[in-house]
Amino acid sequence: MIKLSKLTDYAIVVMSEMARQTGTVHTVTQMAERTGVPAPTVAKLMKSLTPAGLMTSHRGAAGGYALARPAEAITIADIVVALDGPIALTACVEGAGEECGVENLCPMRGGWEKINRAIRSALEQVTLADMMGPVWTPPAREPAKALASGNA
Amino acid sequence: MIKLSKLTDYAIVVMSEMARQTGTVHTVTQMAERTGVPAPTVAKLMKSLTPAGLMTSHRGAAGGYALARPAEAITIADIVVALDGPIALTACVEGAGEECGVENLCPMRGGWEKINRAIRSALEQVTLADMMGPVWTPPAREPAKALASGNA
DNA sequence: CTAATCAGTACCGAATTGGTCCTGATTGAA
DNA sequence: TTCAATCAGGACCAATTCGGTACTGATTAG
Repeated sequence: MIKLSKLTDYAIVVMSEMARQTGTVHTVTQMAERTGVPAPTVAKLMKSLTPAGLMTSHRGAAGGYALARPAEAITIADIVVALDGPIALTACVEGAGEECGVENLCPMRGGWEKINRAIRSALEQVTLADMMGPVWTPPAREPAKALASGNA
Repeated sequence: MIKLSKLTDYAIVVMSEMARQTGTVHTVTQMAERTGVPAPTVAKLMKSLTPAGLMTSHRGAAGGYALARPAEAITIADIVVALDGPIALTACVEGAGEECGVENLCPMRGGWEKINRAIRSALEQVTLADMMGPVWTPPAREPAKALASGNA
């Protein structure tokens, strides 16, 4: 299976949980408790998502994180780019030109571009809001994995 | 970057090279020489692609492998499924139900299904023929990587 | 001034992946 | 019939990547 990294999966879970909760500022500890994702891992995610413009942060005693935009305005593509880098199945992609010195000559470029464009388009059409659903309680064991994949 | 495994990348390279060559039967050694992919690795690929119906094989002194269908009739989706398993970004996918016991309740299912379908569709619309191009000579160093990604 | 929380960086163990090796089976040619 | 060439199956290993953690510094409200 071609797959997203677990960390990206976690980010979507955490961010959709933030979108669902009332209140706007959430600490790493709160997010960890609600989603079952380990706190150090949530902290790590926030350190990538914040500079990418998807989260805003506030230091200090009343500090925490908030979604930078409403859930409807954050696409899965945004999240994937922030954590996994450019959306593509191979290094043959715009913006990754430094890895490909003969892009004009590569016989496969056309095929891969078609695929990469379709994937990007699909990820851009789904937002965090689409990933939210009824309130859901994470299982007690292997929670992060279970939650990320929707497992029982 | 969400990416295909290197082995899947190699398989596409090797198979498109086979499609380009005259003659229909190619040994592992020949394919390794033409593409720069190590022979044991090519052999490994063939052991997955053949049972999947993408290659036919013939043992014995005049043995080797051949594409099971013309290049136009082999999609990138076929190859990815044979090597990487079902096409999906997460375990939330039809056919992987054993990993998800609450698929009817999973709040994210709808979003992921849309994405997974789009990726499958994109991969099904590109064939091995689309990945072939002018005759191209692989570089001498790090050949498999260079070739697979079209790097100089 | 203190406690709570984010920010940056480095490190480590586990898992996965790429790659190899060995042996057995098959087949055509000598 | 024998032999060389090649595929088939399975196991194993090293390297790399990823998930996860830990520590220290900076910031902020009370």
